Amino acid sequence: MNVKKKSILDAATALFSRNGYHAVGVDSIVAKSNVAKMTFYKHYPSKEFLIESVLFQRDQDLRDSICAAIDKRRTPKTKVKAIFDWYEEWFAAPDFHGCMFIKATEEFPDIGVKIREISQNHKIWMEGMISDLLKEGDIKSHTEMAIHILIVLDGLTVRSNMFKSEAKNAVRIAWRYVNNMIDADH
Amino acid sequence: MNVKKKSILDAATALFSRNGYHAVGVDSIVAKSNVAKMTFYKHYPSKEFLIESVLFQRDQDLRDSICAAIDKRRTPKTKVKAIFDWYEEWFAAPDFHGCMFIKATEEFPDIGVKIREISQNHKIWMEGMISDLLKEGDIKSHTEMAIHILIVLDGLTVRSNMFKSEAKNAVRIAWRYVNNMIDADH
DNA sequence: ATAAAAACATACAGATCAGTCTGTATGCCA
DNA sequence: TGGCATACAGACTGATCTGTATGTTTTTAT
Repeated sequence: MNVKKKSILDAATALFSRNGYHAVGVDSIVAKSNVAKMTFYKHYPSKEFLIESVLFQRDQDLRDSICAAIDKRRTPKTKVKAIFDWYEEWFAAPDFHGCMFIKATEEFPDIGVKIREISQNHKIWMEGMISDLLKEGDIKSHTEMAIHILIVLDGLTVRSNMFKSEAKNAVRIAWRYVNNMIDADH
Repeated sequence: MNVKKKSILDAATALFSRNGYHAVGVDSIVAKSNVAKMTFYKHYPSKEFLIESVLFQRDQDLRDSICAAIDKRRTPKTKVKAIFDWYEEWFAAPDFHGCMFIKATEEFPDIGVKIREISQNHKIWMEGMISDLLKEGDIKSHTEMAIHILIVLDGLTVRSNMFKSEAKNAVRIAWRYVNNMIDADH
């Protein structure tokens, strides 16, 4: 990708992630990315298109990062545990301000909007990926359990954004119950 | 409360709940509540103060509503189940667009802001209320389990906002696992 | 009935919003 | 060296933002 275009995308990702989508103006993105305004509008014809691009890229990055974390473990259950570890590390990052897809869904209520669709697709991918892991671990109701685990992960994300200092403890508690749940299904 | 003031509060609650806080302007609140702009600023000296008032009132209303639902049941576990039922009914409402406190936390990242504080207090109350119910039901680790249940409830809320048509199914799945978790602790 | 209080409509200030336009400078390639 | 694409800075448009000012009408209480 063009170096200027990438610079805009990175600046927008950081600003949107922290402040939300409506609260961030194009001018501040232009300023942060050290780019002329016309250059911005050449690469991204509208703010909405930029938001879609940011979410699309974020989805790609998260898939890569989570898959890399999973691939380091061998058994299905330790792979699921790796996801919780990944989230714990994410929560501890200084630039953590919640999930960009949840934020997008909260800020754009109109159904059928592409911004929501991209967000939904990310969650659907997460759900399928977890379901596959559970299936590999011989969990009978892997589909439903994957839904529940994703609910727990999103609940953890919201809570860690609200009570940042307690994120580590919350992940520990949640994983203990999820671990018991997995064991009880065998 | 003054009838005009209440009208403003109700209109603001509906608009903020659906569209978020930054996306809603004072003019649209004034229009929806059929009030003059000066009347608005007499009762609420700033938009930020209005948001705080909306969240404070919402907290009060939710506590009353959830407590009323709990009081209809007798045993501790059916009381916890009543909370899940309450959420399921909430998700099915046509004006459901997610949790106003989660939305506020996503849109106002600066720590120490009163808007965040009110949101945190609501979640702390929920946690304590659930913990008390579990303690009454002789759950040993009632404090930690309450945290986990609140995580599940917030995860359900986020998911139901994203996939509205699947809310009922998600609540059913989540309650089944929570029910097992409670039984396993005895 | 009359005076005080509240709410009215509307215009305005100053800032910021998304997006456009102009004209200039820089780098690359032939 | 000449031609061209890209990016530059910054002014500008029209709309919208929060909040204020002004003068009139309606409600309320004595």
